[in-house]
Parts: sequence; structure tokens; C-alpha cells
Amino acid sequence: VKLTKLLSDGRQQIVGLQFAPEFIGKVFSEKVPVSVEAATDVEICVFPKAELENMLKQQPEFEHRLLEQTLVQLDDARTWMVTLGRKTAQEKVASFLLLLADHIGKPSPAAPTSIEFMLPLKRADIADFLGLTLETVSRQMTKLRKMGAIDIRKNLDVTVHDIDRLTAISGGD
Amino acid sequence: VKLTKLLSDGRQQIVGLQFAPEFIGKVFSEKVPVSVEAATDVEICVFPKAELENMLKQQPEFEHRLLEQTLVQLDDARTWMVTLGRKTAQEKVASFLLLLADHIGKPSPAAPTSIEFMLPLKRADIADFLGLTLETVSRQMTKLRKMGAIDIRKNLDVTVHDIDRLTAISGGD
DNA sequence: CGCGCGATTGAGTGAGCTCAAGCCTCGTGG
DNA sequence: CCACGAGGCTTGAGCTCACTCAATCGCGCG
Repeated sequence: VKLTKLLSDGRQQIVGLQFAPEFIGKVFSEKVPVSVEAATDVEICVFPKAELENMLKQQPEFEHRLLEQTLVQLDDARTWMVTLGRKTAQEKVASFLLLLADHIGKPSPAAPTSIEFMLPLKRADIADFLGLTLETVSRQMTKLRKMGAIDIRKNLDVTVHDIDRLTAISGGD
Repeated sequence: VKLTKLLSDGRQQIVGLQFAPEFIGKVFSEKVPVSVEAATDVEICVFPKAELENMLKQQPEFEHRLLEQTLVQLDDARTWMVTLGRKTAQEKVASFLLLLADHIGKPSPAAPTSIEFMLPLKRADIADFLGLTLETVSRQMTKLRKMGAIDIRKNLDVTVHDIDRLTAISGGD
């Protein structure tokens, strides 16, 4: 699920990605300051807002869990700020691929050290996530492919051959 | 107070600014993944971690407040991600000045519509906050000055003459 | 087959970076 | 009281990385 914000002139930035089974939405406030859009097919559990907030009040345990998730999201956001503000195009793309490998990557059936996953976003979305243009994303992807760091089939099926190599390219954390 | 993250090769990004009287630190986890540095003279209240976490467990009220502050920080972080990823140098600097005007600005004694404040950060820090170089920050500042949008005295005493004008320059939200 | 969407690739441009010089302000010491 | 030096800021010149504009390709689908 993509969380995006957009400027009045149409420029757009994806400010977060959420993967199952996280909580989406915001308690204790009317407006969510982002647009939420599914990137792939999703299954969603909907809770009535009033009821949910009641449950939170009665069961501190719930609120605690929610706080912890929010703290994780805050860390993620701040980590990504470094990527947006200080990394080169190549490092940004590598960081993005690592993020995906981390969340939805599975070991390749063929080679045990390789990690595979499907890109849930098209080039334009990746660009909005990385603060780049789609052309630059495309160029960096092919560059990584020619360097032998990754493999892409049918534009969306990615294999990372060497996570450490890609981490090095991504400019560390 | 500056919250900064840095890359292994020395590149640096300020991922948040906190103003009095906010809570700094992180509960329920050993490591804070950022460096914290005061930008101006500060007065800090320190709480023993264990005690604080106990209090949180016993008084859901506290945890609730903390959750709300964390949600605000998350919103701020995401808003800033748009600035980092999608705005031009000029817009970034304008956005930064608006942020300060919002948090530490006071109406000017002379002109009621103007807002004044002292820059708590030097150029290099502003650059790290905006994902720019200090030279670019400097150039944009002078450009804004020559456009008549702001006034700077002694390199750190800023007057914003017209908030709406600066907001327009900042590229909206 | 032809259309449309998405991705790739190329050529040229420009915003912001790098490197370097010069300036201002303030604190220090002769 | 002034000279000096250091830290921070500004300004300039040239360059580079990523953007813009545009053509082409590839694939899936009607």
C-alpha cells in the first residue's frame, strides 16, 4: 500500500509503503494527511473508527502496540529521509531494492543466496518514492543489471544475487 | 534540538528538529537510531528510563499523550519527505523559513504583519536539513533577500515580510 | 493486426555541486 | 586600541548528475 502526498502543481512523493499485516489509518484525528492507494491486490480489515478508539481506551495493551508500530514507522520515515536528501540516484535505487528484498523477498529456489521478489510498483511510482524521474530509475536499473548486481525479468521480477554487494552500492545505511 | 543521521562516508542528514517543550528520546527500545544535538542553549528534564516506562504502564493517559506526539512527528517527517524529494532549492529554503516562522516566530515590533526569528542553525546545518550544500543555501537566501521576501541582519536575524508570499514561493504544502 | 501502456534509450540542457577566493564579524592578545 | 586570526558566510567559475523532451521498443489485449 502506497502512502503518497502531492503538491498543488502535481508533483508527488510517496512517503511510505506498508506491507501486510500493518495497521493503516490514524486514530484520534479526523484527517489523514496522505492519500492511500493499493499497489497490488490487497485484503483489508476495516474497523469502525469510534469503536476502535473505544477499544483503545479500554485496553491499554492495544494502544501500546499501536505506539510501537508508530515508532517503527517514524524510524522508517527518518531513515528514508537520509536516502531522499543525501543519496545519489544509484544509491537510491539500490536502497529501494534492498527495502523490498527485506519486506517481500524470498530466497531463490535455484540459488540459495539469491533473493527474489516482484516489484509491486511501476517505474513512475518508484520514481515518486525515490524523488527521481522515471527515466533515471530505468537507467539505474539497467546499470545495476549490467553490473551483475541484480537480474530483472519481464520488467518486474527481480533477483538480487548478492545482498552485501547491493548494500555496498546503496551507500550503507 | 537537531536529530541527525549520518552515512558511513560522512554525508549527513538532519531528520528532525524539536522545539520546547517536546519529549526527546524513545521508550521501549535500547537504541535511538539518531544523534541528538542541541542547536541552541537548552534546558533539559531527564527521566530515568525504567521509571518512565513503569509510569507509562500504570498511567495509560501518559502513553496516550506520547502516542499523539509520535503521530505528529510522523506527520512532520512525511511532510518533510515531500520537501526533500520533490522541491527545488529555492522552495526548500522557503519551506525551512516557514517552518521556523511557525515554531519560533514572533510578530515584529515594528510591522505587525511581519514575523521575526533568530536562525538556530548555521548554514551547514540548514544544508543538512534540506539536503543541499551550504553554498546553495546561501545563494537562495540572498536571492530571497533580493526578491524582498525576507530580510536578514547579521546572518541570523530573519524577518519574513509576507508569509503568504513566502508560502507561494515554497511550492504550497 | 493495431492500439495503448509501460519501459528503455538517446541527446541536450540546467539546477545544484565542487573547488576556490574573498569578505565580515567577533574574540583575543600584543 | 588596534592587529590579527578563525569561523562562518558570500560570491564566482566551471562541471556533472539528473532532468527534459522525444523517439523507439515490447508486450498484452481487444
